[in-house]
Amino acid sequence: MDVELTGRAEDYLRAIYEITARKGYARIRDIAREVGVQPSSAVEMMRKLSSKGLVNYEKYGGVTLTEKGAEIAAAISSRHETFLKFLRIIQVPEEIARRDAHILEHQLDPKTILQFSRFVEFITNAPDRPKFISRWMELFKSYCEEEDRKLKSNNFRRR
Amino acid sequence: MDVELTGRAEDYLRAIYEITARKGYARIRDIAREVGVQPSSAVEMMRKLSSKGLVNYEKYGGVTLTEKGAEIAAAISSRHETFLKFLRIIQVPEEIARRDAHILEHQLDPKTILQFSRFVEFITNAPDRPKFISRWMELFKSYCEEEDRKLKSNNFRRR
DNA sequence: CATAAAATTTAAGCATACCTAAATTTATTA
DNA sequence: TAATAAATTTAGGTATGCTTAAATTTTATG
Repeated sequence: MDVELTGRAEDYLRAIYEITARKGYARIRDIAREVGVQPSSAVEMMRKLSSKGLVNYEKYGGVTLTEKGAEIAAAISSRHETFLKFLRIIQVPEEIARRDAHILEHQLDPKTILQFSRFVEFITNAPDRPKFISRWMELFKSYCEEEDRKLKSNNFRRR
Repeated sequence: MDVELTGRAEDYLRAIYEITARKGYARIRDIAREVGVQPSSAVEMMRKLSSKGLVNYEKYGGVTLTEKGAEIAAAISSRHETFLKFLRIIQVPEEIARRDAHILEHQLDPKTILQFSRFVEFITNAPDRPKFISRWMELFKSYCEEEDRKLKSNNFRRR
């Protein structure tokens, strides 16, 4: 019942998932743009995903996810969200966070992913001690700002 | 001056770095075992790394790092340590943490890596407020234990 | 010191995933 | 609707990195 997917296949699945959410179906061109490859590469991958029963693909027709494909893509997408939130919490600049969330979402052990999401959960919904946790965030943030100031003055001195 | 390295090449470099630290040089066999591939694959990679001036490699001879190779490997290794510490902090079981630290250490943006290491630094050396932070760790830990209990009783109910 | 065992290397091949260029199909518009 | 433009697909290649099996070299031992 479980499907083996390479990290790259997951990227394509999530891309299709997101495009589909916006406009109901995905064209080869959209997918290629979203994943950052040439259309011919997207076609190749569609054949693979189709043979695994994850997408509905017919030559020259729009691409949609099968039920199984959508299920998997949703899981990948939620993982992606977790990592994005996490990177924001540790103060990674938005643009970089968006890029790196992609990288984090592959290959990690389910237990590791679980712990990442607990961390996010703990920090954002701080079970009992909301004040305590938000105080923690404040402290961490100013610690980072302090470090950034040090970095900048070092750079200045070096020039 | 900068060298382009695939994630896999980094794995090999760090392996050589660690083996070398233990016994002064690395044999093809050691490297293959550490990286988890067949010896012939290690030979192939040694030729690549050698052509980039990162390792000293002669047929049938032990492998050592060049100065440049050692410099890069040290950076990779320290990144690895950061991620390992981080995974421990978020309560990932040791064995899994060791495996996943490998995965984390590649491809991430330097700024992201910096923020990971600041997080670790902040948690372990808590600049001003040692008590505050260690209290945070305690809270997070018991939050995870609580969640684990919930998981287990759910599993139990399902059987 | 010859030979057997162990280590290493070479050779041939496979899978993934990418690309460019050319061919084909579909869509648009004059 | 015929011609052109745009999108898609196919064909042929490339690079990485892995494998097994056979050949070679080095090391260890009777």
